Order: sequence, then C-alpha cells, then structure tokens
Amino acid sequence: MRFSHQRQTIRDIVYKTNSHPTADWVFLEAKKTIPNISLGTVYRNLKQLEEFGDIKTIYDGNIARYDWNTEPHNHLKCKNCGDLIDIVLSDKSIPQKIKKDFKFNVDKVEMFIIGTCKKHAKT
Amino acid sequence: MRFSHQRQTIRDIVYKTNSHPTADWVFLEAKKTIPNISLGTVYRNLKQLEEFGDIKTIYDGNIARYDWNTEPHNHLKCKNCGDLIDIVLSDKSIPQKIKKDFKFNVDKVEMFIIGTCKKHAKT
DNA sequence: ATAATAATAGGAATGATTACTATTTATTTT
DNA sequence: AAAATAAATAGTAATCATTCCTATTATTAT
Repeated sequence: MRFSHQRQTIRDIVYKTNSHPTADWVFLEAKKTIPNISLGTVYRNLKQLEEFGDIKTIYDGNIARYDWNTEPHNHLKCKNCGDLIDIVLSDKSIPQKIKKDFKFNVDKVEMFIIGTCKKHAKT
Repeated sequence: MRFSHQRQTIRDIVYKTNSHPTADWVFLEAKKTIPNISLGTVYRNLKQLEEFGDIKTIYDGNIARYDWNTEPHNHLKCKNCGDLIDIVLSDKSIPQKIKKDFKFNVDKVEMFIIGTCKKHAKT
C-alpha cells in the first residue's frame, strides 16, 4: 500500500469526525482540499483502509458508513434525528451462550439499537 | 389495503420459507405462479406487508431480506455459507442499562452475530 | 534519473430499489 | 347485476450506492 495524498486525506477525514460518515460525505469533504478527487477513489480507499484495519464499515439500513473506531462497540440510532451514538456494552456472555446453545463460533456481534435519544424524547 | 392475488402470493412465499429471502428471490418464486408479475409489485407489496405488520425487513449488509417472523429475535450469520439462523436472546437488561446510562429509549435491538456455523467450523 | 507498478480521474456499468403512468382489477354504490 | 370508484398492477424509466474499466499520473525501488 503506497502513500498517496488522496488516501491520507480520506483517512484524516474519517478520523476527524464522530458522525459515522457515508462515502458521499467523505467525498464532499475531500473535494474541499482535492477538488478533482473522484468518488471511485473514495470508495476504493475506504475499502482498503478497512482491509488494512484502519477503519471499520458499519451498515445503517442499506447504506455503508465508516468509523475510525475499530474497537468493538455498538451503536444507538435515534429514529428522529438519525444520529448514531457509540456505546460499549462489553457483554462477553453472548458469544459464550451462542457457542454453547448453537455450536456457532462468534467473530463479532453487530448491534444496532433503535430508539429515541434524549434530545428527542417526548416525556 | 385491498385483497390482490399478487399480494397474497407474495405473502405466502415469505411465510413458507425460513431462508430470509431477498426481494429478487421472492420475485423469482412469484413468477412460477404469476409469470408476468413485475418486480415493482414485489417491492411495493413487501413494503406494504411490513407497514401492515405482517412481515419484517432485515438488512444483511446492504441488501434487504424479509422475514415472516415478526417476534423480537436475532440472527446468526455464517460467514462461510451466508445462512441466517434465528435465535432468541431475550435480554431485557440491555434496554434498561441504555435508558439508565444514556437516557435513550430503546424500541428494538437489532443484533447481527457474525461467525461460523457448526457445518463450517474448522475444529 | 529511470524503471516498475500502484493509484488516480473520469466515466461507464451494475445491482438494488423507487417512481411514473396507462391499464386492469377489486370493492362499493346504485 | 351493471356502473362508478379507487386501489393495485405491469412495464419501464429513473435513482442511488457502489464497483469496474482504462488511459494517465504519481510513488517507490533501482
């Protein structure tokens, strides 16, 4: 993996936000410093950064988002504002229970918790 | 919501499988009895059936799958065969903990557990 | 500095899904 | 039962996210 200005820029953009950006948002940001960067370059690099273990892909419904936080963690999604909030549940009992009950070896637990964040609670 | 042959057929197809089918698979199945059914009809009806509470949509990466089982449950996904296995974890402590720690009201917990099923375990 | 090759820009292609519209079909009214 | 109504359909075009292709450019090793 060579060092390219584009890749460095894309990596920096993902690392500077907590907003779990989409490829398109990263593309728009990258254009601010590299006006003629192409969307394909953004996708290619996001994929490569993920393969390299630098970032993580999360699926929000049917759209990919990218996260600099590669540590195991989960997300709360507010159905009103769409914001994703990082949380760490660190429940090691789930993999154990699943291995025991289903003879299924767990690599990772992807949890999306949908509800209403404190900014949008009715009561 | 009127009764249409197409909708009934689509609903029956989803209800007769445990394979968490995609819209395209439902379309191919539906064509066996309604050869000139259109893909748009399949999508429209799957969406309506979901709104009506008859079926549930689950997102597998960036593809939508449909499930007749509308009860709260989770899925194990084998990274080798891609099969989705239904499980019920029924952990009521997660919503409570999240409400307490983050003042976030939980509607549902969508869990995708990725790993290797017993058919594909190495050891 | 040159050669080798990884990475890029730009655009075409793909795959999933939604939107549009004239026509058909199921239900309601007469 | 026939006519009026409104929902649903088939077929197709359009959209959106993502990937693929290729000639050119940029990075790294010699």
